[in-house]
Amino acid sequence: MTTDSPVASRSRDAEKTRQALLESARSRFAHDGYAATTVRDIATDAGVNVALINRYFGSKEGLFAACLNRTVEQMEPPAESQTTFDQMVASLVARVADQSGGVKPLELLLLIRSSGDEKADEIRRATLTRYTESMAAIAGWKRDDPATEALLLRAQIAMATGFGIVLWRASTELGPLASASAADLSGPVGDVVTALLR
Amino acid sequence: MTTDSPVASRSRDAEKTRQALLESARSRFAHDGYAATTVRDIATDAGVNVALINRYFGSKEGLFAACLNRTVEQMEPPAESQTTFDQMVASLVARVADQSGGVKPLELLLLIRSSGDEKADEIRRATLTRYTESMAAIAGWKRDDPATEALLLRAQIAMATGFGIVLWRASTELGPLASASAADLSGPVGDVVTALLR
DNA sequence: GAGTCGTGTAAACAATTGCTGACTTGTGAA
DNA sequence: TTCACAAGTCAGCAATTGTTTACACGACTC
Repeated sequence: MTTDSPVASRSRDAEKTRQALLESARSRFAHDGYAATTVRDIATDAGVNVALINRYFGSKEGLFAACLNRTVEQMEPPAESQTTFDQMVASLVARVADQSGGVKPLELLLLIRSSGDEKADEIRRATLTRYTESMAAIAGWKRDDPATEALLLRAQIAMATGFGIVLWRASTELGPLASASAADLSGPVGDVVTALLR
Repeated sequence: MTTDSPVASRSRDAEKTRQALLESARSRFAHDGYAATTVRDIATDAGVNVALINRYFGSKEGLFAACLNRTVEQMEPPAESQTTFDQMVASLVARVADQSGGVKPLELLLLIRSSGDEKADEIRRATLTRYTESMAAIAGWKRDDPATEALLLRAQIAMATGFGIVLWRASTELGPLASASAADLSGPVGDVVTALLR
């Protein structure tokens, strides 16, 4: 039907179904949590058979790990040396308010809600550490410098604010926060990060 | 054995096992989430038989609702007319940092993480609305007054920060936030709430 | 002490879970 | 066209889930 791509839409395309599964899984895992999500739900969303999850990802945990990896890769923190404070604030707002291009805000929840799998938890911890240390560094934090120690705590609280907002928007429809646009959020969130780190 | 109370510790005390179940359930639900918690886990924690959950609470959902109710009752917001701004900030910090006496911080997560049950979700929404409106009112918010509209959004963000911090502390051991004391938190959180609402 | 009712236990139920094996079907090369 | 292998389907498994039923215990009244 569609003759757009050199490798046009085939009815059987392993890579395409792999991506479809990843997409459905990330959405389900982020929104409902790991335990509440069933592999049959994911397969149905993706429009494919359940057995393919085990074929392509080994297990439900393997699929979750793949989801987490994709999110982690897109969470590259702003480079400490060439990022201004205002850019960092804008970047955080963008991630929370669905204007970041890559990661959807919901996926951030993969980083903060435990799945029970220890290996995945380690990946999450490393990502959170890397990101918050970058934020703190932009604000002046130096590793092992007691004088700037408090900045790391404050960067983590800024991050926690982001998670809290995303969680609020994902699990309640309570306005105005649930329906706030990026423009609505940018002022208040900017105030928070500024109060914490400047 | 113990002869402390007029109604001393009986080996069979319905009210006591009810409370034990409630305690175990609140802890499990808050920490692991609704779906990841099994009734057998709860019963084992409480040291009683699984069947008693259904006898005393009807179902797993009924037990969850009972947990939620106990938390909701203890979430009475600060009275708008006789609470200063600083008292409100201190109250929020206390809830997050386990110095509130009543509700343990973890239990706050019952208010923000959906259980899938629509009736429980409605209770959660009502509680969140009541609490954030009280906070906003202390800061000057008036219902249906467009000039103060933004304060409600900002109160919700302040609340979200609290949830984010609790979630961070519950699902990672990442310091310094995970191991911060109430004294450590009070400064930064105070800054956040002030930046949002003053 | 006998009877009774509230409390607790044990075993099993049906449904759902993640997962597996044997199978069909489509696709592209020979 | 034929054929081989990847891609997808199907039915069923073992384990776990929430729940129920039938039974045993223990304390209290008479």
